[in-house]
Amino acid sequence: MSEIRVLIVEDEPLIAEDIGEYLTNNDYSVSAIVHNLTDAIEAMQKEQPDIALLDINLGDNMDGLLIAEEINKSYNFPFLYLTSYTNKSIVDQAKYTRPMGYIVKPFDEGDLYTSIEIALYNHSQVNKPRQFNRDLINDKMLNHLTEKEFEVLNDIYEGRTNKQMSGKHFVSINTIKTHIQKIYDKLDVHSRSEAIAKVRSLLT
Amino acid sequence: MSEIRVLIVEDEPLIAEDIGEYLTNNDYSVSAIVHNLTDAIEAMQKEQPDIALLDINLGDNMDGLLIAEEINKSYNFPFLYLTSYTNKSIVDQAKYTRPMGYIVKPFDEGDLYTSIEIALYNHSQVNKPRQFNRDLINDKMLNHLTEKEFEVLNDIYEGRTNKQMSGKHFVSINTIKTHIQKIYDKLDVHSRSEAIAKVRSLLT
DNA sequence: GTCAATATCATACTTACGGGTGATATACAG
DNA sequence: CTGTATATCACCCGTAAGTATGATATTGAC
Repeated sequence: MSEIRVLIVEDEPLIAEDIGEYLTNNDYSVSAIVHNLTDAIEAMQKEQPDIALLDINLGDNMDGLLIAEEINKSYNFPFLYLTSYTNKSIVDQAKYTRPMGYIVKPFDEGDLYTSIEIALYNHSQVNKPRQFNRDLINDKMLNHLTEKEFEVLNDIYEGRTNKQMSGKHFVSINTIKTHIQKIYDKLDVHSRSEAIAKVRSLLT
Repeated sequence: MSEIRVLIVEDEPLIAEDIGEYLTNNDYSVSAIVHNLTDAIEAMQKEQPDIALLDINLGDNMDGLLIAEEINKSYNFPFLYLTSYTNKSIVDQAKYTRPMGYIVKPFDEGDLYTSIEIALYNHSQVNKPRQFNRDLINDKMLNHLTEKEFEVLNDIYEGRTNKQMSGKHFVSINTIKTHIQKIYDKLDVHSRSEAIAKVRSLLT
């Protein structure tokens, strides 16, 4: 029961129903099935889905792209295009809306399942804040940071003062200063903000 | 002539050739066609491709996943899986390697084209360093930063000292201090490192 | 058992930063 | 023309941060 809520935007009711049925058979939950732009906007607002499947072509125009823009502007969930267009100009327009996938009709359940799973996982990873990982930083340096030094560096990164750190780690403020000195030595910097900039460059 | 260099890893030579032919017919360039793990590692090292197409199943084992791990560890280009597996456990394993797509066999040229284009574009966007944009920051604040204030904030973010800024902007160090005071007011912080942390949170 | 690495703390000094207050000049909007 | 926003600068003060040097205790490797 993953209960992933999927919004289906597809102007062909039959296809939409088909997709919906497949989804519910596979532990997904259908947030809504809508057939046009305005209903899609409303559905997103009312109940934010975890992912959307967008037909690019709704009626006569390519409203799917507009829905995508709206998602990018105001929401933060991934979406996939479902369409039969594969020509260069449409794909080009579509890719600039940054879909997590583009499923070409006709597609089968396997296509749908894999695309949804990967889209959800990648989205969760991309939106995960870049973590402040010790190994990641140490790998790029000659003189490795010790565990304590790393903690202090992290506190600096978070904007804490020496006094705050001293309280947090139950050690003297002098000890904090000593740690900071060694950190500066190893990073070859001379101030907090320089250290932070350095860390940022190492994490890139 | 986009000259995107594609690495093809596929143990069926006929399919591999097929894919290669399609790619060259569509303005892609084939970096290499290899049929197993070791050749893939070598090919990546020798000539880093812009994107890779990986068959998960190479010979008897799922070496495609190992190649993906290698890409994630040592390289920085996107990859797509090409496979006929759609069962839950394989897809699950696969998604944790963070492919930019998963193309289920049999697939056609359209699937390939759209997936590659979207993978490349999304990859370029994800790896684009988050830029320090004034509007982006101002949009999230009540008291907007002026142009000068923004420049100073950026310098702080880059780790510069007041003296350095004073020299860079040809103004007195006192002026810099005044700007910093107003910045701190508007951001509701009391130190450089706090300001940087705040900016980071606003940019998220 | 000794050496190296780490973590802890201290003292003392210098400099950079943060905060308060006030002043002047310019530009632009109403 | 008058107020508001912006940019510029000055002076002063206190504190936080950075630098230097040295000391002690613990741990784990050789």
